[in-house]
Amino acid sequence: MTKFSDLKLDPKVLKAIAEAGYETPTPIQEQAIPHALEGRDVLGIAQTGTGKTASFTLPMITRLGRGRARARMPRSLVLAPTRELAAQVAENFDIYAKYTRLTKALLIGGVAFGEQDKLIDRGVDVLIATPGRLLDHFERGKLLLTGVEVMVVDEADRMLDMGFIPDIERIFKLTPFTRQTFFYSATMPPEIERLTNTFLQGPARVEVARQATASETIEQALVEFRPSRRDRAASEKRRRLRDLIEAEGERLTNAIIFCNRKVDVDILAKSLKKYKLDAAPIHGDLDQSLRTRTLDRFRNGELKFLIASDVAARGLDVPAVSHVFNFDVPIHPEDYVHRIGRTGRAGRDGKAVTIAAPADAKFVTAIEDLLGKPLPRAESPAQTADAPAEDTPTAPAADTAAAEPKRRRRGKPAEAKAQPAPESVQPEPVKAEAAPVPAVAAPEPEQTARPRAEPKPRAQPRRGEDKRDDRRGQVVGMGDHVPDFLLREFRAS
DNA sequence: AAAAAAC
Repeated sequence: MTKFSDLKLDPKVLKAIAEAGYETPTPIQEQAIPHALEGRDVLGIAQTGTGKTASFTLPMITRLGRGRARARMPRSLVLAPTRELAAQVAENFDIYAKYTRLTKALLIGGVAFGEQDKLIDRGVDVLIATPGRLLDHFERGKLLLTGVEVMVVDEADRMLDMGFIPDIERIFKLTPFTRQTFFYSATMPPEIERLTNTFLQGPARVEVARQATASETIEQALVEFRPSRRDRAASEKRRRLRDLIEAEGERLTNAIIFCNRKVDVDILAKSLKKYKLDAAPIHGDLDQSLRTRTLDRFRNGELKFLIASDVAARGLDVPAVSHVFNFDVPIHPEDYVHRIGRTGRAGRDGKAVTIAAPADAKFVTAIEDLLGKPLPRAESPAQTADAPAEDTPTAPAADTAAAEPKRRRRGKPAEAKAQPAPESVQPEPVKAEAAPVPAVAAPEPEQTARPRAEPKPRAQPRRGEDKRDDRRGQVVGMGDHVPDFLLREFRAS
């Protein structure tokens, strides 16, 4: 079995790897690093959690080891789709570049320019950025990309989803064609294929075996939710969630609760707080410093419930999450896999509970098609219908507000505080903990022709055409293990 | 049925 020490990495990098406690590279690291060290372009088809980040960070540091940065001319560039992912790459870089003298700057939005400018002026070896902020710096004339020797595009298909491809293309054109390029995508839709054909030169194609199902260590359950009345749906659903949380008891140490919409993230977070649950929201409309602080608190165990949009669905390294709840069924089945992949990591047990209303049926079907097996239905605790006592007609306006957030002005999620107090009064006898009913259908053979969920001819290739689980069963090398440095606070520096 | 990202 290959060890890191067998790879021709810089001894300083090897030392940092050893110190971090790693010995064995993951498959993508093992395959990509030798090509990378030979100077070849690398096209990596891999998901987060496969050890992807180190597969480019380690050779990049090795390659940059000699030589030094000049003012405003970074020697390498890493592009990531979200601020949090960029920050994570920066953390990775710090740990593996520990014994080198390489410098870096994290260029993400939502943060003041001053500090970023200072670093660029001084000269950095590695720039880690989200596309928008990088171009912003460039347009302000603060940055020259003609010195870029290594460029990395991470999560390209997600960039596509987010409309970043024109930016990426532009950035490519600003860098010298002699650069070495590392390009990662979980899937290869045509637009991404075109990009790689244009900007990569004879790349080594490195593909990590895709995983069909969600990690075996994740217990999944589907809770069917049927509101007693349409105008009560929202508050009843929140109540159902609280019941489910309660039913988990001690087993639940912390959880990420996903909603499909930002407004609903805010509303749910407020509601849970009102019920004395330790909850805080995270989504893209919140101030970046708050996002960072909230995530840090959650990672440090100071926050029990993270209420999140899909900004937190992918790539985020959060150690030891015992539970994931889908307050809303994700519209795209691959998001389901990403969301529940936040739990059951590094071989730990995890549970993922999804609340599905009747109208969610088609999304549930799509998820089951993608997984290739049905989601176990959970026996729900305290039936909402049995408890007509809640929502007294005294507070009709309040609940309607919460139920129809879309009609409201956004940004001011104040509706939530209008949430009915009555709910809190009666702690329903929550009995019968969720007992997952075994799936009816026989488990399908994993790798046989999988019925693809998506209606094939899509106007635009979007999302993962073949998004699979990003958590594999067994973990090798830097796979899923979350090193300590990820627990530290990060900031743009 | 959404989210994300630049000011």
